[in-house]
Amino acid sequence: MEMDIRISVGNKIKELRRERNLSQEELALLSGLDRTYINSVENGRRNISIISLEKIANGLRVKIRNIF
Amino acid sequence: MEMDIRISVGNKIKELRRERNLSQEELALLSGLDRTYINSVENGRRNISIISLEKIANGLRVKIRNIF
DNA sequence: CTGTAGACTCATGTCGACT
DNA sequence: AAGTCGACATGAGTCTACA
Repeated sequence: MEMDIRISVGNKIKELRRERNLSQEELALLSGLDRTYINSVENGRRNISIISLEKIANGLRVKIRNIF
Repeated sequence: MEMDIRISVGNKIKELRRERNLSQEELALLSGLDRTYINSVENGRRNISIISLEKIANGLRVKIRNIF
């Protein structure tokens, strides 16, 4: 059975953010996105675009590949 | 200098599609997206979402990781 | 078969406010 | 610090049509 990609991506972002001891607000600042949006992405409620995903990957200092 | 991710993703999709000898229309059918949309993605004009990217990856029979 | 255009609907991403 | 809400502007994704 298939895992919703919004959920798996959100979980991965949350995991990487916590490993780096960042708050959602700090990650928002680092990635140039809104804090409430980061929250909804982490919780699998948003279908993020590749440009926003790249911003988050940059904020987390990982390559996009590592979010999938 | 940074390559626009819309362009690098579009180029990669086009490359994988051609390796599989698929037309844009065939890929559209396999992935459940509109042909004209596939065209604009391949040409770097659209900021595709992860759900649509997953559909294209499925149509190409690759993992999303391999499109980045 | 590919590329583009225009018109359309609905979701992304922003922001202020509250728990 | 994290989660959610409602309003908003912009853009994703569809569809018909034509070169």
